[in-house]
Amino acid sequence: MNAPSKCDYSSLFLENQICFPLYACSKEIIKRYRPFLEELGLTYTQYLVMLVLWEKQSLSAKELGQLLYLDSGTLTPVLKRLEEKRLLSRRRSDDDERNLLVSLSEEGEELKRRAVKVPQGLAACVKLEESEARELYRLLYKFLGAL
Amino acid sequence: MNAPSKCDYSSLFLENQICFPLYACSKEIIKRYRPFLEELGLTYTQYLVMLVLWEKQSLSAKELGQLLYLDSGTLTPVLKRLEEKRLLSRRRSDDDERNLLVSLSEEGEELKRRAVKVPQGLAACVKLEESEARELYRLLYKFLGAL
DNA sequence: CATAATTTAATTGCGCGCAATTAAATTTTA
DNA sequence: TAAAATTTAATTGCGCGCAATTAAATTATG
Repeated sequence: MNAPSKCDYSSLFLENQICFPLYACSKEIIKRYRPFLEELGLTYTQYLVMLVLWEKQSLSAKELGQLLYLDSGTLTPVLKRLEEKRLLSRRRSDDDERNLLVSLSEEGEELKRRAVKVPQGLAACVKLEESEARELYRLLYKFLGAL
Repeated sequence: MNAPSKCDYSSLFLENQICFPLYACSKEIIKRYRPFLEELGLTYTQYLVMLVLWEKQSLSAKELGQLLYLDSGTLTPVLKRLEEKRLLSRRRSDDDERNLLVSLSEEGEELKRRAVKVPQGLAACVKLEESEARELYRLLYKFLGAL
């Protein structure tokens, strides 16, 4: 008869934590973006902000934060840096002075043309079948919705 | 006849970047860990280091970095903080003074018992079917290997 | 064997990422 | 409408995360 071990610690194996491959994948793929983003003079987070602005031209800091899962503690300095680079403008809303309105600038719009090379370059790095990439994508968004 | 638009920017939609749900999921799940890890007095990264030590008891900083995808710039201060908390010890290898040997301490081993509550608590947060979680897990590790 | 190349951690500098707090504007409530 | 509650950004403080550099130990090479 086998005496049962005092306690089962298998749940503590690194390999059994779903969080870890998420964390590692996220960091590794961001690392792959870096060389392409450097050509644009952007960090990854700055790039995310620009992606939103290229789609929407203008929105409030609050909306931007909700879309990107970022709070003002992160966004405020990021937006200031992008404003220094002349890629966007920040001004208070007329209707409600609490709201900060973030708007794409001319130079920001121009950067969009150069930015199309970023997803192109990444596609070449990522060796995952189209069907699998799609499934991964679906599961990640489902997971995100479930959190 | 439709004149083609000057340029196709659809690859720049936030929703078309596989990186974004990875980045967002990773951050959101780490946020779910926080309350459980606070009870142990650990950050998420410190928890990852402890997970490895609970499995291996002792290994070099280099091996630890390879397992967790972290470089010395990140690890050195993390290991120093964990040593301050008495959860591990750091000493140079006798064979090769370049190597830093990181070893689980008594107190570190004791923390393991309390830590089993972390994955338990998380499991309750994560509403994803077992089969889907497994598939997500598989794809993430495949992705990680392909990078 | 001496020197060059490599390996390994530590250090430095900068940009997040986020909890907690603060401050200002607006909305709700009494 | 005056005071309380809420909403929104900004600020503060700390811990990563990583590129680049430095320093020390070891290994390879001439």
